[in-house]
Amino acid sequence: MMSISSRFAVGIHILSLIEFNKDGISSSEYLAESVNTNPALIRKIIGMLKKAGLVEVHPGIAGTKLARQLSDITLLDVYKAVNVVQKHELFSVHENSNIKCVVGRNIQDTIIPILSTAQSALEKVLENVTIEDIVKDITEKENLDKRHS
Amino acid sequence: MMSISSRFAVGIHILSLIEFNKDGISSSEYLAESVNTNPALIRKIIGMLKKAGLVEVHPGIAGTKLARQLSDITLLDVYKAVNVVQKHELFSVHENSNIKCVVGRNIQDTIIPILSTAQSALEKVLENVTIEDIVKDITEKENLDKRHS
DNA sequence: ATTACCTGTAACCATAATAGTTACATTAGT
DNA sequence: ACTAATGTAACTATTATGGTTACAGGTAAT
Repeated sequence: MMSISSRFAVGIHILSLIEFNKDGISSSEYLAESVNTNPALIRKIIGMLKKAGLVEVHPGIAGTKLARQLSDITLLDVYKAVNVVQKHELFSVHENSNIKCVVGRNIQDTIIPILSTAQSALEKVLENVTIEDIVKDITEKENLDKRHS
Repeated sequence: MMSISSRFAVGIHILSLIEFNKDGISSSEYLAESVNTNPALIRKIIGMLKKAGLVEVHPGIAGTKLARQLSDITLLDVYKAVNVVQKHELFSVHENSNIKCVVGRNIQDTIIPILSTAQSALEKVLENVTIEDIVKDITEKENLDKRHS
């Protein structure tokens, strides 16, 4: 029973936290404390986000900053950045099935487009949510909690 | 870079082949030859399909038969049957993030519903395709190929 | 320039899932 | 009884994940 790597969720966490901490310095240690993991692991993920052009970070200089507007970073951007799923290959399909059999020689061509459509449907949902939405939602939840305490 | 187990694709292959071979006996060895793998692996997957009520198969008796109408087996049924993804857990989310941090104490509640929506979008696509559709598509592709040869 | 600090990575580890395989107990039909 | 098929347990190799240590290399402050 597989699942998509938590690198994706952690990536969203990191980007959101950088925004909340925009007046401070978001070092890998600072971020790691919030995610509750190792700074080295955070740096690995930040490296991926950097490669995708989502953040700015420089060796020797403490802190990571967002490279784009909050509203211009979608969850799909993050999802692609952290390499959790390969394009059109969320579903793996057995290869080398027997071409002497009607099903064997046609099954791949038949199901791959369907599986691809399913994957696209998932990705479209992620494309319609930005880090700005996440930040706003966290803020709302936070205000709600305060009112109740 | 993970991907959903090919058990799903193989499950679809098996069910389709049982239909194409409905006048014959679909033993695990016969099915394995088309999938190009081991009969024991096929029996494992058939065991899952059986548990989900999609096929009928009995120890000691050769062959597996469909337990439902072709049009009454969706790809979502197969997907659920072969246990490739856990309900609401296609995406894994890091737990134990730091509750002393605004983001840490809200991130899960914020992103889990979104990820769940994305997963549902994927599953809805699978729900709208039946084994009958697959069988028809294979038949069409097959006829097309014959015309061209 | 030395120090202190941070990023970037290589290397390594434990764990878990996948796909495959062997072997065998169990069951049914002849 | 014999044959043949299913149902499973057990084991393997491979791979991804998440975590960790260690350290090279860059930057800034003193």
